[in-house]
Amino acid sequence: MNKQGKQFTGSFFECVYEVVGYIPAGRVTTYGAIAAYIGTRGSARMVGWAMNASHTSQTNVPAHRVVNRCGLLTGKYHFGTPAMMQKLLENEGVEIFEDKVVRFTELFWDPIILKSL
DNA sequence: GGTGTGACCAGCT
DNA sequence: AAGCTGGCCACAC
Repeated sequence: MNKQGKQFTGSFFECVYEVVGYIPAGRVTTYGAIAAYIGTRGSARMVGWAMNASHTSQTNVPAHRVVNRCGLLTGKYHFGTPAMMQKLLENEGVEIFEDKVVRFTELFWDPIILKSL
């Protein structure tokens, strides 16, 4: 849900893109968190798929801030170069070790807080 | 218009 | 305890 209570049913991807866009620099989130925020907890796979679509989509989405539940950069191979995702995160101050987000629990940013606003 | 797929998650064996 | 399978729903062919 966004301002004006726009329905996401029209474009599920667009919803994901916007949520991902709200992720502060230096923070990361998970597919499940985004899916849960949207309301489709069990559809976490589609969130990742939306990321894949975002790659080809004209919309610029910081997909590098989205990692899996374990904090692993699962989709790094979809950035063209595996090091790209890590590089982007490190550029934002997110330390990566062994393709994993260091202090993931601390850097984890849950979009659910948007509902609290 | 049906089937397949997809960067996941959680539950069951 | 760890591995695997199922499920979930939207988009492309």
